[in-house]
Formats: sequence, structure tokens, C-alpha cells
Amino acid sequence: MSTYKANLAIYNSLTGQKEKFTPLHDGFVGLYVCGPTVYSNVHLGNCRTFISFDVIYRYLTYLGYKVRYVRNITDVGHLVDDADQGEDKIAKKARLEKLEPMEIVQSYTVDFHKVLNQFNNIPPNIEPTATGHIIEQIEMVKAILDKGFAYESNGSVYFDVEKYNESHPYGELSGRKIEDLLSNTRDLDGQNEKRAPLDFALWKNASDEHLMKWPSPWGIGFPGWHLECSAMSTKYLGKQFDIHGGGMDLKFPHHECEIAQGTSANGESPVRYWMHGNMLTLNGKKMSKSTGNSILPEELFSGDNDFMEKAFDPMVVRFFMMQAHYRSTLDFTSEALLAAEKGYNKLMEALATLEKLEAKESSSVDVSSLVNSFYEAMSDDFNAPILVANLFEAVKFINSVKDNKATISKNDLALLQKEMNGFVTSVLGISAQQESSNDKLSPVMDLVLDLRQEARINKDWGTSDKIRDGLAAAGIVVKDGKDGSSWK
RNA sequence: GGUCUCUUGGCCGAGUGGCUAGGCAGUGGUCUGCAAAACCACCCACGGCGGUUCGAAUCCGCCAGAGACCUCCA
Repeated sequence: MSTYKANLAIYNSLTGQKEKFTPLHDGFVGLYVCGPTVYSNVHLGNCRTFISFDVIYRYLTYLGYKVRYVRNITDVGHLVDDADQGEDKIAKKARLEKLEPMEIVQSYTVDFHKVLNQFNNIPPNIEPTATGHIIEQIEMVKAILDKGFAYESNGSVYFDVEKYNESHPYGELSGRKIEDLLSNTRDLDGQNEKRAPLDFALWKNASDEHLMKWPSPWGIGFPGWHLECSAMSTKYLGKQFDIHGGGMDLKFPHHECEIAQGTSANGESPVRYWMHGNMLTLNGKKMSKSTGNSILPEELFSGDNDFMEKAFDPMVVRFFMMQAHYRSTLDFTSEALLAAEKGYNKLMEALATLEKLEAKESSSVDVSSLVNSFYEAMSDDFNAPILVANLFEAVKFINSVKDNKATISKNDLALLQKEMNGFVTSVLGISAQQESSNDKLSPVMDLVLDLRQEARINKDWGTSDKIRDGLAAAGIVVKDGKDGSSWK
């Protein structure tokens, strides 16, 4: 399917247009995605971004690219709100909970991995941490200082935005003009150390009570808020690489600063294709930890939350997300999840049916163009919802074949089985729900259904229904089909 | 306040100038002892007002509503 590899189009946030994707090195893709700050549990909105990029990573791989996927863990470096004087966010939490900073980081990193694993995300190839790359960050600060785009002030180092803007367009990614930004600045910590309000910290001096700090040429301190991604992406993917992704809310200032840092340190714009996933909304508003408008994956899987009627399987949630484009906001409601659950079940049923289909002489439907439609959807800026729609076209066809209303040839059947499974399982990353199957239960159920079948043959509906109702009470659903009964 | 985005049928969501996705719900049907499930068919919407065009959900303008960013945030 090399034509689809050749025709892959990606919406580039930098240019605001869909562009034909051409990797820097033929056959290889460098992909960097901004990871989480591990000072709390990841909420569902965070997960959406990582799931979106998981699908992007999966499709690139499916097309045959060798992808190096790097996603960082931010375990230091972000400022907290105005309540504390520029104290490190993770250090603050540590004091509150009387724990070591790295203890916090460890526990939330483990949680993060667990949750993404439940969503069936593939781990990145490299998952670097900010604290593990202090040296690289210091080196980068030095490089920016050497190039004259930063200055030292009171043990801190700041990026000189106005200086940079003289030769490079600061604000090109977010569509901002430096004049507009200047007229809208707030009073923040460290303002007096800066020459200009727009300047941002590359290295920040640390006070005595600060817990996470390292020695540097400028004194004891910690790295600036945007530096880690620049340092680590450069280290593992090069001065310039193919795709950088992250949530929409990171566009400004975070990614804007990355462009400025990378460009001034390395002499070239770091990223060729910028990709931004959109937000997940709950009750029509952005899901956000700080406003309380958020839901944890665990709460969704267990049903223990105030927003949803029932519990939802991670795979159902993932499928639900696949029905919306990654660049659109997606509203999370109980009703929508319920709908997705049924659609998911229908798709999985069809996948099972596909394995049992019998081939005939010829196909009554153009299977290869059906399969091509899968590739076309995903090659058009990873349009998963179109893919899902096309997959349901295939579902309709599969069921028709099952009902002998359509036919499929041997070759087409093999093709459809390969690609249908490929797109559902490998690309979308959707698998069957983890059945709580019990080796001992299975023969017992066979026996029970056998007894019930006997009762049915004898038209003993009382017994038959008693068994069915009893099993239902135990959470087991019995379905009577043509070829006997099944349960789950 | 500044910058930007969005507004699609009962619900969720694709779609950028004519051929008008898909899922769920609903209606009808097949199947079935009944039920559930499953399957099939049907259901043709684009915030309001103007404009451009032979033709607009799709382009332009105005109005209304919603949201995002501007501050840590996926």
C-alpha cells in the first residue's frame, strides 16, 4: 500500500494547512509528543491526546515507516500558580504530602503507565525524564547564551524574545504578534529579573527551601519550563525532526518557546510538522484538573463517578474517541458513551463473523476498493472517524455474506480479514474486551445450557426461562441463536 | 480586553461548492416458544439574516450563541 504511504497528508499547525507528508529520512519518522506532568493522576482529557498520537504512531508504523516515538515525562520544572513564589510544582506537592519529590513522581508515573496500558496504548520507544536530562538542558542553555539569544540575571537565565524576534518570527505557530502579547502581560514571578515581560526562563535560580535543584554555571537552580522538550527531542531525534505533537493547549507558549529555543540553539527550526490534538470536553467545557471538570479513567472504568450512568470498558472509551477527529473537540456524555458501546459491540461481532465466513467463486462487492477506503481515510490527516464509517460499510457487507445475501471470493476474504483486523486492531488499537473467562466456568455453562436446551426441546418454558433469568441475575446473558445458545 | 476556533438531524459526530458519511436512538421487517441479541430496510439535517454563484452545510459579510488560548495544563 505504498501509494497511501506516498499520499499521507498531515495538517501542519505551523502552516494551518494539510500538507503531503515527506519524512526527513526516507522510510523513517521521528515523532515527539509532549508527555504528562506527573504530579497527579492523568485524567481522561490527558489520555485523549496520548490515544490520538498512539493511533498516529500506529498508522505510520502500519504504513511501513520505522518510527522512533519519544514521549517525555515531566518530573520537574513547571511553576505553580500565584500562591507560591515560583516554587516547583512537584516540590510543592511533596511538601503537602510529606513525601520525597521523586516518590510523587514515581507513583504517578506508574499510574500513568497503567492507565495508558488499559487503553491499549503502545509505549513510546524512548520515554525520557526531565530530571534525567539536566546536563543536556544546561548545555542547551549554554548554546542559546552563546548565540546571544539569552541573558543571565541574578542566577537565572532568560530567553530574549525581542532579540529573537528581530531575526525570527516569534509567534508563528500560535498566530500571535509580539506587540499583541506585550499589551497583554501579567505580573508574574521573576518579572523583575527579566528585561522584558515576554522573556521566559531557561534556567531558574532556586531558593534554599526548594527541593529539586541542581548545580549549574549560573548557580543552584532548576531548568525552565519549556527547555526539557527541546533538549530531549534534540538528543533523541536530532536538531530537526519530522513530527511534534501535543495538546492544543500547549501551542502557546510551550511549543512557541520550543521553536525559539531550538532555532536559536541549533540554527534551524526544530520541527517540520506540528500536530495538535484537541480537547476533551465534559459538560461542554474543557476537561481540566484545576477547575474540577474532569474525570479519571479509573472512575470511568469502575462506574464510580457523578457523570456517567454506568461503567465503561477502556476499549469502548477508546472506540468512542475514534469516532471523532483528533483535531475536533469531543464532548463526553453518558448518552454518547452508551451509543459507542453498542457500536463497538457490533464491530467486534462482525470481526468474529468475518473469521467464519465462507468464500464463494466471486465477490458481489468491490472488496479492494473497500479496503482502499480504509487507507484513504487514515492517509487524510489520520481521519479515524471516516475510517470507522468505512469499517461499518464492511460490517454491513460481512453480515450480508453471512446471511447469504452477498458473496466474497477466497482472495477477497483473505484480504478483508487481513486489513479489517489490521485497521481495527493494529491501527485503531481496539481489541476485544478482556473477558473475565474462567476455565472452570466454561464447562459448567455448557452443561447448564445443555440442560436448558433439553427443557426447550420439551417445551418446558418454565424451566428454560428460570435458567435464563437466574443466569441473568448472575450477570450472564444467554442468547438463543439458530445454532444453539451462547452466553457471555 | 486581545487573538483564534466552532455552531450539522432526537443524541454523538464526518464532510469545504452540485453525487448530500457513520454510530446510537426511533419506525417497519426477518429470526424466535417468548425475550434478548443479531441482521435487513427506512428516516435526508446543516444557528439567524443578507450576498456571491446556474447551484452553498460548504465561499463572503453582518448578527446571535458556544468554546479555546493569552497563566501551569494533553
